[in-house]
Amino acid sequence: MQILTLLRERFAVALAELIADPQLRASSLERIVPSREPQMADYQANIAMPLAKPLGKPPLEIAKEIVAKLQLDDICESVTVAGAGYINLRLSPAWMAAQLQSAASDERIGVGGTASPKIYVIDYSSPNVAKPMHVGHIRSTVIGDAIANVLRFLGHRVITDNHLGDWGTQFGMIIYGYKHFRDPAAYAQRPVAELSRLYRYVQSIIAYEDAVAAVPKLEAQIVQAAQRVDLARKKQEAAPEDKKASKELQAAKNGLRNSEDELASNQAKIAECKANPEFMADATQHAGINEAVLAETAALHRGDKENMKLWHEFVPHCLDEIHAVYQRLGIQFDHEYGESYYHDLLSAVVEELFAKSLAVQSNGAICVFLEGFDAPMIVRKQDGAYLYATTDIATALFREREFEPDACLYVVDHRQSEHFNKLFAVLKQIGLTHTEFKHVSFGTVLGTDGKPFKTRSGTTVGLEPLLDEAVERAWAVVCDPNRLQGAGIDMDDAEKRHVAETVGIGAIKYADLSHNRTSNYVFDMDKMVQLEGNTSAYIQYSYARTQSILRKAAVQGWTEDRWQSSSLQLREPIEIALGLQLMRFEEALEQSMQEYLPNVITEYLFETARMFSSFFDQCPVLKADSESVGLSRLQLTALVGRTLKTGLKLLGIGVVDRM
RNA sequence: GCCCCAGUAGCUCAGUUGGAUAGAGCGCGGCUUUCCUAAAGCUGAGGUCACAGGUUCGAAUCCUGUCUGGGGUACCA
Repeated sequence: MQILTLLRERFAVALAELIADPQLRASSLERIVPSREPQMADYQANIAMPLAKPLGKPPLEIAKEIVAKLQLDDICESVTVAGAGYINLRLSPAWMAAQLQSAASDERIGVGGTASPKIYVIDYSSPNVAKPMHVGHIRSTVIGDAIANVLRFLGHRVITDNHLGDWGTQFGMIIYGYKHFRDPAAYAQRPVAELSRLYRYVQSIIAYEDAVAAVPKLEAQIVQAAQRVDLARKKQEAAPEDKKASKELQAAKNGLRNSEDELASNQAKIAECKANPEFMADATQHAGINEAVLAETAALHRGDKENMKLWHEFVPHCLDEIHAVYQRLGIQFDHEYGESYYHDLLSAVVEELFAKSLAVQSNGAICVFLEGFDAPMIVRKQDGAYLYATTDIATALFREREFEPDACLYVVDHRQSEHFNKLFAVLKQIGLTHTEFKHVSFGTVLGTDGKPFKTRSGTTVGLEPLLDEAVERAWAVVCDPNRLQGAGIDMDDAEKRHVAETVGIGAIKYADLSHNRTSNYVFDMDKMVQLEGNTSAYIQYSYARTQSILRKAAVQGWTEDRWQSSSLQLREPIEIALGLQLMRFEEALEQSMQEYLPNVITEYLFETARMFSSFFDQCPVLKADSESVGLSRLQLTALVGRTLKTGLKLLGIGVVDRM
């Protein structure tokens, strides 16, 4: 149900006689919006005020003229002019009831879908397969999945592709680790655990070497910074009133402190390593490990027999592990062309860029220089190796041939926005101008300390233990025996497990989706498994209550066929408000996809659940004053349930019939 | 240095692309269970929308400048 579309059609007829300029008419129609002031209106048209100048009349007069020409008798209960010239529309409850009734008998609860279906390719999740998945992967995965679901539901063709990092430097680390540090028994028993141990171990040696190498540089930096502070202080003392001098002094002090902090943390890291003689023995023996790792990676990319064999051995293990996580999250992809899939295409891509004179040689690397960017996009390194950027170009070209998309969405961390800006500029130059490329960026996942989660800092939370913890906490709250008894619910263990899993996983997904994706997001386990407030549990709980009413209704003889064939009526204010909210489901979905913001949907669902709770309190269903009122409310209840369930499902979150 | 993003209630965040008196959740105070799940509902306190100018019928939203924080910035992904 697209109320806005309908209203705009009616307004278009009225405005046609008043406004000659078609552009002005179009912009006026866009000023018809859902009202922010529910006491005043359901929808409002803020048309008259900006027309005052072009039409040379006072806004109130214009508003009245528009209202006089409007034909809205069937839809609206009242159309009034207020304030500076707002046209306020109040929908007619009878009309709303009729619309809801037809939504109730519709499989898609009245969501008609888009008039202009498009083909979307959505690139999301995209973890590095050899590293254990961690909390940082959840945003891309969950947001991308939600966007894919919603676009599909709205009638678009959606192709999802998990662009796995299965070809990068991390494989050099694992191969090197496997050759020198492996524990055959552990590998035989749990290959992925052993591989990730090797990955972390090699990385820790690299980190140690980096720290050692950084010390002299930092010491030099500190000397310089101290000089800068002295200089700035003298300047500031000479001119205490000079704001710039004070600022410079402050900046110099900060610089010095940063360098000192960094040196201290490096030294702490080194000391920690030195306290471990076994580690030091390996570190000494494998000095220069970074170069050795790069050599292993390069050998793999050259097709070295041994390394290829290992790669083919490792990858399936890694994929099994990742797929287990996806299965638990309920997420599937149409395709999983990893980076390795494009490897053989890369040299041709670079040659083509070169042939078209788009790419040039610079400092031994092959680069595409772009207007508006300081640094070029490097597509081949000095040493001849290809990069992320090269693969991305090859991937875009492949998708273009394979799927002919109207739009490609990349659901990736905002820190890569410059990379994507460059990529899209290159793609445009290559000639992919008819496809819309969009970086659906999202804020960094931060720890409670406000710093980004890092794969290199051994403290990273693995994704699986995280899910386990959420489920465990959900169990403790939802399956508390006292609570269940109070609610009159008798559950066996299997059902409890299912409920805890649904609520726990839902909590993690919802916490992520309910934030505006563009802002940074503090991952706080304590908060997200709070099962009250704006959380998935609150909505799931509301759904369970709708189902509970429907179950009890059937027991007292109000079966589905009876309330389905009864007439739906909106009488009480809360019923009308709830009815309007239900009619706006499609509006919320459409709006959410305007800028691909899933939090628009979480807000809608939360608001719907809240309204249902009010309705639940104020309007008895099973004990309504009359049977016709009861049956009508039962229809409304069922529609609430279906809307909540559908909405959550689009977000990748499940429901249970009782909890 | 340059570029990008953010700054809204004690805390965590929304704010429908410029609309009317800026909203939720948590926390804090009060009220409501003979009634369909009280994980609920109702209600109160709490704000210089970082700061200063500007644009216009109208600004948290757009422009300019300043402050604060985060990110990026030639061979990582």
